[in-house]
Order: sequence, then structure tokens, then C-alpha cells
Amino acid sequence: MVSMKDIAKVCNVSESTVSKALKGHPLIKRETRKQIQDVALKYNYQPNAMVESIQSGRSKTIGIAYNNFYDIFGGGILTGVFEKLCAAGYEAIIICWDELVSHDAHVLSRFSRRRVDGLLLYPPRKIPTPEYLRELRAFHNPIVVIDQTWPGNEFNYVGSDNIRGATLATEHMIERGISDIGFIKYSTVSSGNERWQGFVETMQRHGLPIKDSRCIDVGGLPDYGHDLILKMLSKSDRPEGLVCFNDYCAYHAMSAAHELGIRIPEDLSLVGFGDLFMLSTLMRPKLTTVKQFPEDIGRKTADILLAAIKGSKETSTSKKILMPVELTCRDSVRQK
Amino acid sequence: MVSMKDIAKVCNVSESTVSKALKGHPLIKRETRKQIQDVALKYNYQPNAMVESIQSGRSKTIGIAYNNFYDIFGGGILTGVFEKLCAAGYEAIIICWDELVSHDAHVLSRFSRRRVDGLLLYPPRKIPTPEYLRELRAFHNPIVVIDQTWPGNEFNYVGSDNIRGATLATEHMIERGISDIGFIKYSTVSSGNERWQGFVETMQRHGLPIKDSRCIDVGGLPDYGHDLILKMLSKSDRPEGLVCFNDYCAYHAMSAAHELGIRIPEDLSLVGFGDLFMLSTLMRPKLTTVKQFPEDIGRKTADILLAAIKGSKETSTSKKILMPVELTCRDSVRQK
DNA sequence: AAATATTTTTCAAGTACTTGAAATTATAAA
DNA sequence: TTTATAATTTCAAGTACTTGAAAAATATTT
Repeated sequence: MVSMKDIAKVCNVSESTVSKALKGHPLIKRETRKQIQDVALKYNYQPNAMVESIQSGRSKTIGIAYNNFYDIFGGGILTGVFEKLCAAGYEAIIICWDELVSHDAHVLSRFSRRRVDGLLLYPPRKIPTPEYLRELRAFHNPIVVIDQTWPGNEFNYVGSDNIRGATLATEHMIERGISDIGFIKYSTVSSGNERWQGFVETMQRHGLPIKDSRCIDVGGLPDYGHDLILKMLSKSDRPEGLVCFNDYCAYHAMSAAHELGIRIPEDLSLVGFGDLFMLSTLMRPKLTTVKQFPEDIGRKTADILLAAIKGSKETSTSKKILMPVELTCRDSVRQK
Repeated sequence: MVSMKDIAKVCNVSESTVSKALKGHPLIKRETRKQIQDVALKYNYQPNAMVESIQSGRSKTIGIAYNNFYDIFGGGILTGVFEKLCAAGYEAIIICWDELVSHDAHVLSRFSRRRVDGLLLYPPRKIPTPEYLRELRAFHNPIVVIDQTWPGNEFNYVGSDNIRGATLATEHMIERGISDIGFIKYSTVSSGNERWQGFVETMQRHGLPIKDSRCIDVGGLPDYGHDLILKMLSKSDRPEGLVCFNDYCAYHAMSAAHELGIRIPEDLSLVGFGDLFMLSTLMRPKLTTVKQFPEDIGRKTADILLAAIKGSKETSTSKKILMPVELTCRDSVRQK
């Protein structure tokens, strides 16, 4: 790799002259500057970003603790995040969750050693452990958590407005004259509890009963609790409609219904959550679902993180952002 | 961030003593070493990886030019790549294709400035431009290209054995007594041409004709040429079977068939390529397809790149690796 | 106690730059 | 021609480390 030293030698000047010439310093004579810039171009000189980082104390790199690369929702988030990072001249180091926690030592040390300027957490659907929280609190740079929060969470947070989403889903069913509505919960994550809360509040507001036999919790279960769903639907006493924690649950509910000969939406209406690419439109019938905007979530997250990095010294209180959601009507809820 | 200087001050020794003590140098006295290590642990000292990089001339970072985060096949590749990188103590900087080429200047400069030790290219389905190739050739570190090659490609290459895959797909149809077989081509990428070649060779080997009216090329078309597929299938003179470039094409063929009331597999048999997560098993009927192993491709790619980085000076000839594929029989090809 | 050997620690230079101060060179005025 | 002024360029120190050589401290032998 060609360095400033090389250019200095070729141009017969000192390294500091090269340094100044390349950033257009006015103290350097026009012709000298021109010559140095030409030589730099000719040899395709690229400044060593790591040196700049050491000197400025800013690595212009953020760390992303990421669920996994099969996560289609996460893919949308990353797309939005990278768009903003690129525009700001930042790069990202991604470490997948399993690899992060595979070391018994410090979870964040790989990020610390690379001196990332900030941290973006998009963890898998798990409740944070105390050790992990302790490490996060000891981390000296800004942190934004996506899609997961917890009581007393002191970090910046960006996520979908889950309560509103569940409200939209439930009210849509009620509007279509469905009153015997069940819910597939996912209680091991915050978004799951928020969606459940939205469902409960909406049912109560409309004076509708919430029956235990129609609500199951598939949090953390393998295959999104396919067996549990099958069991609930195989009883003769089953709901007319099911609001599902997410599109995967809805998919399992739909295939369970297919197995049991239950027609959708005639015998059972379904609403999903997420509007995941390649999932909600591929199912037959196509899934009515609450649309989220992962790219917007990614962009917003990056904005907050970059702003926090810029104003590092100011002790701004942590931000909690709820991103809008929309109901996308397709064919899985019966007409009135 | 706590530095060696800080630890040296606390322990009342020089920085070089700290440096040696922390890497367990035997010249440092036991007690001194112990004390320094304890202090480092107490203050959670993390060495600055960028400094090590500058000194060693190895950034322990690779660059990944990546298609986009919605690519489910790419997700598998990244999973395999990251597994190997992590084990080798490497990190990766990912830049999505659109962002890479959005600068009119040097495409690879962002990687060069970060001094990546090697490059991994998983580009979108496009033929490389001459400028881009010129830049690649000028790049001083090892390069591995995934899933895309071209005549005279001088770089390392890892991809699925597309010819064999297409052969398996075509022979499966022939075995099931289907002889009027068409093909959905994707001629703007190398894998597309290889699959076409496998199809042609197999048909010829079995003495079966390849009819123009049954073969369409959807390379680069929006929506994987859905309209073209629809047009072909709406003629009364249509094939009994269609070998498709990939699962997306097969999906579009299937939904076109649904639109036209053509039954699958009774009236039309389909074989896809890829066995993409959430696609081939979600379609109804489930898709018979050629399974690829993206994680293995990722692992192999990382192995080759890391080996090339290690033995940088040796001028080993570039490697061309074809990864195995398998036929996964499901329900989209009619029984004999 | 002095000389020698051994152990332990520090110094200085290198990595690829940046930056303000100091030195050098060129130009203008006296 | 000397002096003052302005325009250029270089020096030196800093960033956070590593490394081999040199120095210092300690232990052993005579």
C-alpha cells in the first residue's frame, strides 16, 4: 500500500507537506499542492482510516449486535441503517448474537477493541441477562436498542408501536363482526407483551370477553408452537378469529387450519403482524396483517445513534421512539 | 477508554513493561506481571485493535461487497462466512452494492482506506463492468467471488455446481416420464447460463428436442418476467414440465399457473433451484427443487480467503470451487 | 567488597499519519 | 545591501501501541 512517505519521497518534500497538500491546506504553494495531488492520484493513494481514527479518537465505525442473517425483518432494518451510515461516512461491524455470547468473557469486548463509536443492538427474541445489562451500562459510547425494551430500560429505544398495531388488528376483526377472538401470545419478548396489551385493552373497550381457552403463549417454543396451535384449533370450541403475535404464528395457524380442514377465512379469520416480505403474500389465502416499516426503523435508529455520537458529551436523556404501523387488508379475515 | 499509559501510571512502570506483561512475556517478573494483569482486568482494559493493525500491517478485517440484505440466499452465505471469520479473529465490513457503486470515483476505496486484508464479492445479478474489473485487478489483496464468474475470470471463485443441478432437475422430470420440457432462463448471470447448459446437455443426451417456444429468458426483467411466463403458459401449446432458473421463477410460474387454472403437478410439473428458506416449502404444492448449501458456500469462501491472506506472498493460482447440490423432491412434479 | 552473572525494566525507534511552532526561502521596502 | 515582511516548508511531538537493545537492579561468586 502506498503511504504518505512514498509520495513525499517522489515529490521530494516532507510528509507534513504532503499531508497538508492533500487536504488542500492554503499554506502550501499552488504548484506543490497540484504536483502532490497528481502523484497521489497516479499511485491511487488512500489514507489509512485507522490512523485517522487513532488520532481523532473516533473510529467512524459502529458495532451492530445482530440477531441473525435469516431474519427478514432484520434485513429491512440493516438496509435502513446502512443507508444512513454510508451517508455519514461510517462503517459497521456486525457480530451475530450467538457469536457474541459464545465467549464466556466480556460480550462486548470485540466491539471495544475495535473502538466502535456506538452500539446498535438488534438482539434475538430473548430477555436480557443481568450480566449483559451490566456490560451495556459500563459501555462508554451511545447505545440504541431496537425492537426490545424492558422495565427501567435506560437506553435509547426504537420499535414499532405494538399496542397500536394490536389494536388495529383486533378492531378490524370486531368491525367485520367477529367477536369470539383469540390471541397467540409471545410473552418472552417485550413486543409480544405490548401486542397482548393492545389486544386486551381493545377487547375490554368493546366489552368483549377474553377467554383463556382461546389464548395461547408460544413464546420461545420451537416451530412457533405449531403443536399448541393445532391443539387449540382441533377442539370444537374454538375462536372465530385469531390475532397472531406475528406472521410466522399466523402461518402456523393457517397450516394447522389446512391440516384440520378449517377454511380460512370462512371458518377462521387470521391477522398477522409484520407483513414480512415473501411470507404474507405467499400464504393462501393472502394474510391480512399489521405492516411494520423496518427500513424506517433502521433509518431512525441510525439517526439517533449518529446524533448521540456527535453530541457525546451532552447528557441527553435517552429517547424512546415508537414507529407507526398500518393495517394491510388482504384475504384472511372474513367479510361481514 | 483506558490505555496502556493509564495502567503504566497506576502500576508505576513503563508502557513497554505493561505491553510485555499483558502478553505474558517471560522476561517480566511474576509479581509485576500479576499486578499489571489484575489492574488491566479491574479497569477492563481492551487493547486498541487499530494500533495492532497499523503495526502488523494486517487489519484482521475483510471487506464484503454484498448484494442486499433481503437476499435470503446471501443470508446463508453470510452466516457461513461470519462463522469462519469469528473463529479466525477477523471482523468484516459490509458494503451493499448500490452504495459501493453510487460513488463515481473508485468503487473499492472505502475498503482500501480501511485496509481490509481481503475482499469477498457477492454482487447482485449483474455482469461486471470493465472499470470495475480494472479496479479489482489493481486491488492488492486476495479476492474471492461468490456465485458469479465470467470468461477468463482470474479471481478465486466459489459457487454451486449449476450444471449438475440443472442436470439433476431435468433428469428427474425425464424419469417421471415427462419429455416435453421447457426452461426459464436467466441469461444475464453466469449461474443462469450454467444451468441452461446443464439443461441443454441433458436433453440432448436423452435425445429430447429443445423447443424455442418453451424456453424463455427472464434475465434482468422486473418481477422475474411474470408476464412472459404467463404468456407462455396461456398458449394451448405449452410444455408438460418447466425447469426454472430459481425458486422465484418457479414461484411466478406457479402463480401464473394458478391464475390460468393449470393444475400443478397434474397439468404442469415444476422444478426450482435454490431451495430458499420460506419459499419452496410455503408454496402450494410444495416445490421440488435443487437444494443449494449457502452456509457451506460461505464457509468455503472464508476458508479460501483466509488461507490466501495467510500465504499472501505465494503466488498460488486462483481456485475455482464448485459446491455440491442435491435434488429435493416435494410435490411439484407429477408421479409417473 | 568487588567482579561477574542473572534477572528485570526502560529506552528509543518504528507504524502512518496530524498539527502548531519553528525554520527556511523568497520577495519587497528602506 | 540590509532589513522587514510574507510565503513556504520542515521539525517535533503526539496518537497507542510493539520490539530488540541497552540500562539498571538484584543475586551470586570470588
